[in-house]
Amino acid sequence: MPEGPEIRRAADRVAAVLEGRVAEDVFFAFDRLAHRADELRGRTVTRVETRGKAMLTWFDDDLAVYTHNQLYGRWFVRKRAGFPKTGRSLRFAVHTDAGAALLYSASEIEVLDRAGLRAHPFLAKLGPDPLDRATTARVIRVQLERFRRRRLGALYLDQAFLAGVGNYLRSEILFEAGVHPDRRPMDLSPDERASLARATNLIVRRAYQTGGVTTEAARVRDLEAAGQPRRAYRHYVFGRAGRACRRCGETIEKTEAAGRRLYLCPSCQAA
DNA sequence: TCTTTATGGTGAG
DNA sequence: TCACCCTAAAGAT
Repeated sequence: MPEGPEIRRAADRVAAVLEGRVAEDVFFAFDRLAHRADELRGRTVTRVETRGKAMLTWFDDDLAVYTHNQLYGRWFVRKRAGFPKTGRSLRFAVHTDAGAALLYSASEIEVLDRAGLRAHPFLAKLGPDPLDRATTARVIRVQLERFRRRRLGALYLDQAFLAGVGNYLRSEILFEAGVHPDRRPMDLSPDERASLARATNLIVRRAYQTGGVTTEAARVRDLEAAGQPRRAYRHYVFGRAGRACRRCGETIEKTEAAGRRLYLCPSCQAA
């Protein structure tokens, strides 16, 4: 289940078996892409790139396979021949002498050249990705200014604002910054906006490093060492309705914003 | 076996 | 905001 950090980690694993190697075999499950497999076979995979929740697997730097996992897509990476034991349906596969990258269940798969990439409606609208080094806190403050009238709860799901942030990161970022989802950038003080921008980078980058854990890193190490299950420390508020806030002890609430569930601490994130 | 939910996204109104 | 699409797994019956 993928937001930007999970996709980037999957891309790292895919890159380990594909990047810099010849695609000995390419497979697409969809008839409309069958002829493309022949076109890509024998090419070298030059790069595995992510843009928010989208992944681009580049062949000879001029053709890219665009994949979006939506809610269900899942990458399996194998160092040797063989397929994973799963009831899922294989949709896209690339084999090299280093192994195989296999994408299951995803339905959004396209082969694009550079012009097609520029014209792609989803990619074209993406805002900066907090996983990019270039996306500094200042860049995020500029985005907050650009979307100053939008409520934060809805804004943080909009990929035109920031690419790669999804539903669990939204709750975690707003909690980390101590802001209520009904507020708007224009309502925040300069300090609050700066804090929100920093929290955004912190939470997204931490989720990438930890594989989806958003709580404070030092605490995570302690809990892991103590043999705690991951769910016991994974998030501050997401999925924790009715439980105690890790910062103040108040009861975490579940609400809805932009049609999706959102969790918050009513004390740490005052309206 | 049916229904609901899900870390996602689109298009109509 | 809503209906809808995509697919898999969990929950209800």
